[in-house]
Amino acid sequence: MANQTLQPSFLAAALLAWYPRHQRDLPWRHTRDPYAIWLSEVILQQTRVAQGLPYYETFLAAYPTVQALAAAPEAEVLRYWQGLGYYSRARNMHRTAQQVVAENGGKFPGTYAELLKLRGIGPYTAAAIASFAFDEAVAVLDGNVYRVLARIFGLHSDIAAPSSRKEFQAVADQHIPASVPADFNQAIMEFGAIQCTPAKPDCLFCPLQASCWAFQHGQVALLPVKSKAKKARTRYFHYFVLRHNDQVYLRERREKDIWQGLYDFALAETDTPELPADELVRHLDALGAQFDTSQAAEPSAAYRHVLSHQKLEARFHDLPLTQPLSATVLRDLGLRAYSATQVEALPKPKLIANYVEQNL
DNA sequence: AAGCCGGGGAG
DNA sequence: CTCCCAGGCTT
Repeated sequence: MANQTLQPSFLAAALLAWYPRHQRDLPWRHTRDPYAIWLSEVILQQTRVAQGLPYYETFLAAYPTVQALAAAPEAEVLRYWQGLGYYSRARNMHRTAQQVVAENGGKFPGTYAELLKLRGIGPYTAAAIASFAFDEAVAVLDGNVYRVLARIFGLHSDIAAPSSRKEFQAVADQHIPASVPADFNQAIMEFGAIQCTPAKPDCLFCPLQASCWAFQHGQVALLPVKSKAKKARTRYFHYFVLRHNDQVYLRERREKDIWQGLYDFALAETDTPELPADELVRHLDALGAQFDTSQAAEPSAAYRHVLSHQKLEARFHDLPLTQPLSATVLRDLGLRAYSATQVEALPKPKLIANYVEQNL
């Protein structure tokens, strides 16, 4: 089934010839600083270049060195990450920066094996840093590489199955030239991103057309094989935007759930779209507070927010208080009062940031 | 091995 | 709508 005729040097030669003529000019391609490369690779995990680029610039300006990142408060790091998603990436980077500074004087590990031990650095990121910063000949394996290899060599293993990694890694490692591992890794990913795209790949002008198993067998659209993800469940959020004078109450999300370390409002969750009236009353009674009924409004229209694995439908109850909440209620609900300026500085999920921007 | 973790863009 | 994205951690 697999293409046995293609010599290792052929793939590398074709990609290395293609790369200089098609590569995009991206800032992390002008540095050998492992810290900057690390940042770019973590940002670009599951994130498109166009979306991640401004974050890279801003983050690097705020924290130019691993020491600067290590010294920053976590909430501030998360605020810079706000809107990028997968916030554990930022928390892990922050912790790893502190570890590298504390244990190694801020000097980054220089090998794939050592990099792999760090929190938040898996096989892909370790290979990327090791090859781009240290010229180690270890092949990167990301979504682009899976797709290119599956098509060129006719590999039909399910790329969503963890067991397929060995097979693809072996093929990639077989073709990466020891002389220019960084260029090969950059080239094959860029080739996947620009030429050998998921939909409508540019096979007509592809330098590997004659050697491509999928093209020769008319199966480009069928490869790579990838099993489908489970359908996302729907959750219904009912937010209580508790306000007193110019302050509003928020809390840090500490539970084992989405958005760890980010801030939102007091929250009730249901399995149905509407919050039953008696439940609303019960929640409000628990606050032991007086509300300004002259300003009390109906809950907002639904804000829909889609994550990769959950669909959220949120409604916001704007609740002006006549008195501050009691210390007991604040402690029980984990709430704190913030000014508008302070709210802006808190790291918030995109859903909350959108609401705040439009309503506060 | 399966589930969990964001958000945006393309078609 | 569906699918994809320069993945990694936890269970």
